[in-house]
Order: sequence, then structure tokens, then C-alpha cells
Amino acid sequence: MGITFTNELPNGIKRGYDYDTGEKMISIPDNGEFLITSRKKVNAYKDLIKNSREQPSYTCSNMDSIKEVIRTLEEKHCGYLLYLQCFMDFGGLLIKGSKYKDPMNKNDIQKVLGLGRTTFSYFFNTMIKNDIIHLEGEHFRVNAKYHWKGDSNVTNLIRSYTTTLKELYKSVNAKDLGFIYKLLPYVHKETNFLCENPIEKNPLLIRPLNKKNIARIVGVDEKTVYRKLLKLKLSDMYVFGEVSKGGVNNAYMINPFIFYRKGGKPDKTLKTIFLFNPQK
DNA sequence: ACGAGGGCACATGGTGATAC
DNA sequence: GTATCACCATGTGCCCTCGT
Repeated sequence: MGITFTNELPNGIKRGYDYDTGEKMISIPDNGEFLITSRKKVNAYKDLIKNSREQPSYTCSNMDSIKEVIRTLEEKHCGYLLYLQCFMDFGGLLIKGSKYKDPMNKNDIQKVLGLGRTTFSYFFNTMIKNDIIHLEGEHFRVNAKYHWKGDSNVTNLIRSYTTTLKELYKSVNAKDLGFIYKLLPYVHKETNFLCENPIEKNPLLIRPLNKKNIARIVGVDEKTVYRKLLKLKLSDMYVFGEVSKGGVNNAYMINPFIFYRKGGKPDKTLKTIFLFNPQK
């Protein structure tokens, strides 16, 4: 049985049906080859990006200097910060949204984070005290040493895709986002692998992080890492992908639709890993 | 012997109330 | 505005069994 494609649209996209799983499938031309996935997944992704304009917008984080932030802040505060930096404009000012460019005041920020008075003031005072967010009159600017939006000559940076990241905040808690934040300095540029030496160019020399290493870096129990790897999902996509060789899980990758180091769109292999449908 | 995953007691986060 | 508290829901660490 397998997948049968019926009609081809003028743009080269083919629609089809998977007789094994009963799912509607789609074949998308991609640099001379075809990426086959389910329409459900494609639609879920389209829904996520439909509110953003032409290009999915992103912010950048400095992989070296955010290690200071990680050392200083509690995990939950790293999570709130990761979400909040999605609201920067090109000057780092926290604004209400891409459509409404008014700067946010303290109340707006509290509302956006969805926190009560006690929790918010604890978080926000910590940001100001550690110079991660500056006060400018009634408005606030994120310290460009750590996070910014737009061009930069920093080499070790990682892009966070605003729309997907905002969506992620809805489905996980602040500690989960903090967990992800702590792993951002370990994302490899070419492959999105989590590794000890993310600037290594030779693939043979990459030292991928296993569950034990991740637990040590983040400072949690191995079981907690395991649970988060299973749990963290965005719509139909997982945040982390697992690579196993010989039945042993020895490496992890982060979802390139949320975090990606290179410019442009994720390459074909990465797309396939995070979009393909496991056989039932 | 080992890793995946279950169970459970304890820890932690977020909240509103209260006092200052 | 901040500090502290008790409360509840959820998360976490640790120990366990199970299957290989």
C-alpha cells in the first residue's frame, strides 16, 4: 500500500494519501528533491507562522555571554527571559508586538508573562539588578550583550524564532524554558546537535552531549532530563530529537524551527528529522 | 548488567492575603 | 511599592521493577 500521490499543483506540491496510517500527506519540492510529510504537520506549522510577516522573525542570543546569565539567574527566570526577549524591537526595546509597536510598561510586561504581582516583581527586580534589562524612563530595554534583534558581527550566536518560541511558552512552564535556555550555548552550528564543542567544524570531532552530560550541565537529575525530552512538544513537533546508534541513545538535537544557528531555513535533513511521521 | 520507565514522598513555584 | 506566609498544584529526585 504505502503513500499514493494524486494531483500535482502548479507550484510543484503534490497531495497524497498514506494508506497505512490513513493520513493525508504532502510532497514539497525542496532543492531538486522532495520532502514528504503529513498535511496535518504542515498545517500546524503554517498556523504557527501565519501571524508573523513574510519571513519568520527571530531574535539572537550571544552563546558565550548568556553563560553569565545562566550562572546568575534561577532556571525559571531564564525561562521568563527567553520568552520576554521575543518582544524586542530592533533596538532591544520591549514592545507590545509586531503590529503594535508601542513600548511596554511594567504592567504590560507582567500581563504578557501572565504572572501575579509577587512572582513578577521578584523576576523583574532580578533582571534590573543584574543589568539584564535596563529601565529607560517608563520603558525597558534588553541588554544587547545577551539578546538582540537584527544584524551583528557576533559569531557564536543562536537565533530564536519568535512565533514558535511564543507558542512554546503557552504549552510548557518557565522551568522547562529555562532548561532549554541553559542548553543554548551547546548547540552546534551545522547540525543543531547538542555538543560540548559547538564551534567545532570537523564533524568527526564533535563531542555530543548524552543524557548524563545534559543533566550535569543543567544541574538536574538524569530522570528529569529524560522526562523533559519526552514531554517538551510544540503542537505536533518535539523540541528535542534523539539520535541512537546500536540501540544506545547517545546524542540529542534541538528543533531548528525554534532555535537555529545558521541564517536562512533549516537544511533538508534537519527538516525531515523534525517533521517526519514515525511509522505506527 | 543496563537503560527505560513507573511510583511515590518530598520539594518547589505561583498565588492571594496580610502587614508594613 | 516590598516582605512574608500558608496553601495548592505540579515538578523532581530517588528507588524500584521490567525487559533485554
